[in-house]
Amino acid sequence: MKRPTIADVARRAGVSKGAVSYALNGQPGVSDATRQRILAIAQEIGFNPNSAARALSGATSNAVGLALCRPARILGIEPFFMELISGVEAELSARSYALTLQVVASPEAEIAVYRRWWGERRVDGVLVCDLRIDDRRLPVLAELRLPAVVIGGPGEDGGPDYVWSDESVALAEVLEYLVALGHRRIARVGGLPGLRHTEIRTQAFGAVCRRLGLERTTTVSSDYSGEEGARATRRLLSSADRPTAIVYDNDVMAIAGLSVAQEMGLTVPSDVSIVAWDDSPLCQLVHPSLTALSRDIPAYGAHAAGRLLAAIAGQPLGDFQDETAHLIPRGSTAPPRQP
Amino acid sequence: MKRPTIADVARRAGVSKGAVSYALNGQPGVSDATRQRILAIAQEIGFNPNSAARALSGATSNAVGLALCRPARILGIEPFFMELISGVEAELSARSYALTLQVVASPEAEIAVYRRWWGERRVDGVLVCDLRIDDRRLPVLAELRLPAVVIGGPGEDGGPDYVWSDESVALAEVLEYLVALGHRRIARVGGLPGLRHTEIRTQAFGAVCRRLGLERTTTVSSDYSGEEGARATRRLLSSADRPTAIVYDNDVMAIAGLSVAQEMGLTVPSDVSIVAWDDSPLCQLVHPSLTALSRDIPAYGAHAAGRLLAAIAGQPLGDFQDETAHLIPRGSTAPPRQP
DNA sequence: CTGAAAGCGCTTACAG
DNA sequence: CTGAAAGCGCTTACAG
Repeated sequence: MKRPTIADVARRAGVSKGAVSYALNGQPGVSDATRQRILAIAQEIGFNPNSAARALSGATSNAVGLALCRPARILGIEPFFMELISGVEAELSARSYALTLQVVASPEAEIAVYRRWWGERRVDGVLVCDLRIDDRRLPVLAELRLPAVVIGGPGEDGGPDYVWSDESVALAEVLEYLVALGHRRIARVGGLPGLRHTEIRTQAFGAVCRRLGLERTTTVSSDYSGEEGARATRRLLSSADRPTAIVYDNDVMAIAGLSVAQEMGLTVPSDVSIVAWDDSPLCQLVHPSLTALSRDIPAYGAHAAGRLLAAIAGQPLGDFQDETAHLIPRGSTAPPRQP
Repeated sequence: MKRPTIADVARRAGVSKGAVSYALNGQPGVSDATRQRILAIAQEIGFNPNSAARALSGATSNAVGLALCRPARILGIEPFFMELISGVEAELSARSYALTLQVVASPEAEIAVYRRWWGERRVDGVLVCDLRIDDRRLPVLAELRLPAVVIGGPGEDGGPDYVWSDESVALAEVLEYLVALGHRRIARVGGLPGLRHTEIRTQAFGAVCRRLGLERTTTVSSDYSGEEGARATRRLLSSADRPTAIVYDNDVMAIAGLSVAQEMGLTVPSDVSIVAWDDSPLCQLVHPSLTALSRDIPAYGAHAAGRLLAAIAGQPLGDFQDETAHLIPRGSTAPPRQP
């Protein structure tokens, strides 16, 4: 089957290729009647402009890149990324943009991917996840002048646009709720150290605990995996002065923690309360269901994608503070059992 | 920053653009010494061939498409897809291919995406998931002559290549194991009806149960979601003659089922045994950990991607039967409690 | 083994 | 408002 080209449309419409191009792209230069006729013919013969030819003529590639730097086993189990991608996709496909996805093994590999994408003109811009302290990717993107939107922040001035959500406020809501229930010894199982939002949460955790006058405020670091979450939980629950409530940086670790508590003969929530950050359907699959910090992840992705398209069009919209996660109390939190 | 082009490389090497192209693509037509020199210069100035120009010159687009037709909430929670994508990615990036991902709402939308990709020359081939009975996508792909590999099978003659795994044998292993433990009333919570592999499992379930002389063999249909899995489990466990073992078509439903059993005051595994199809890390996060049918999903994806690249190169390798899932017994299965 | 040239299918100034 | 033409950066026959 031969693909129809712009020349086929032009021939059938009795106009030049240039006119077809103008009509298709909504440019001035053709009369309204001609435009309608051309559009109808293009539709009729199923014409889609060759994306390579388009990109080569200096237009955009109509693709956006997303490089993910997490091991497969963590990517698979974290509902966050798939939900984010779904949202990104929804926005992109509404604007006829494609998403080019690449899983990379290290930040260096990710930078190499950006350079290659840029050299190949594969993508018009990129979405950046998992921002680190002093992130080396940002200077490279700036050097290449590759439009970018960072998911997670807040950002500094002069960099790319950020789409972010206030982690500190969300964490404060959790801690105030636990304190209101009567908890005084609260621990946190944090995500991968070195990630920007992990550090923000760690700082906020300390600050809010001090403000609320809490005695014991341990943060144990992990890597977001269930195994690490389980290990951290085991350590916390084995200590002499064990916490009565634990906050986890993601839902996978919270579920692992719940399982460890049960395995150690503790009852959730009366012996230990559990709160999960990120509320995927997983939280409602377990028994008891998990109290969680919830927010609309697909929408978060869609906002980031929308901002990126604006940046690509040369009209960066500036940073965007997305909805703050809100606490959804479920069966895994309750007042601590009186000693 | 100006992107280096093939002309820049040619100038610095003192050869024609054609020679550079031959050198870069491993074609004959340049001496070995010249080739080495050209390669070194390309490397040095960070040259990456413009993918649009390449695609336009009749070469390939060096991209492969994957359209996913599942709601966001199911995509997010099913570790299967992310693991599959990781494997696909690993194979593609080793061969410098990009993955273009699109989430679609319906099979019709998916067909439209294929037509558009083909018209735009966006991708050189596609990976097809979730095959249905009388799948309408296949004739369209054949009509467009768009190379394709179907993930899941087995396939019929004359179609695209399939990469598949023997579901019947895996299911037989599960049922024989449960029967050996002493179970006689075994139920199954199946996946989305209409999907090819769901139907294969349903037929196999009936056949194996007959062969083993089992009395009660109920299959309840669902949609792979935790909610549906929970609902189906509640119905099964409320029946007068409730099953002593339940096999679930994915791990998410199995976890939901475990939670329902606990909520109904039943003990797993002594009151009811649970087996999950697909063994993601989730299965080991819950308590008791789930007995599961395990196989290497990233490898499955990698095999499919490798076959697709072969098909794109015009050398389809034929159907490929991947590893059969094997049973990993864990804490969720045991002999039924004596009545 | 190498160079000059056509051509892929668009977009976009430039004339009319 | 429309047409003819150059040009994007490659690949690939075709001469030498």
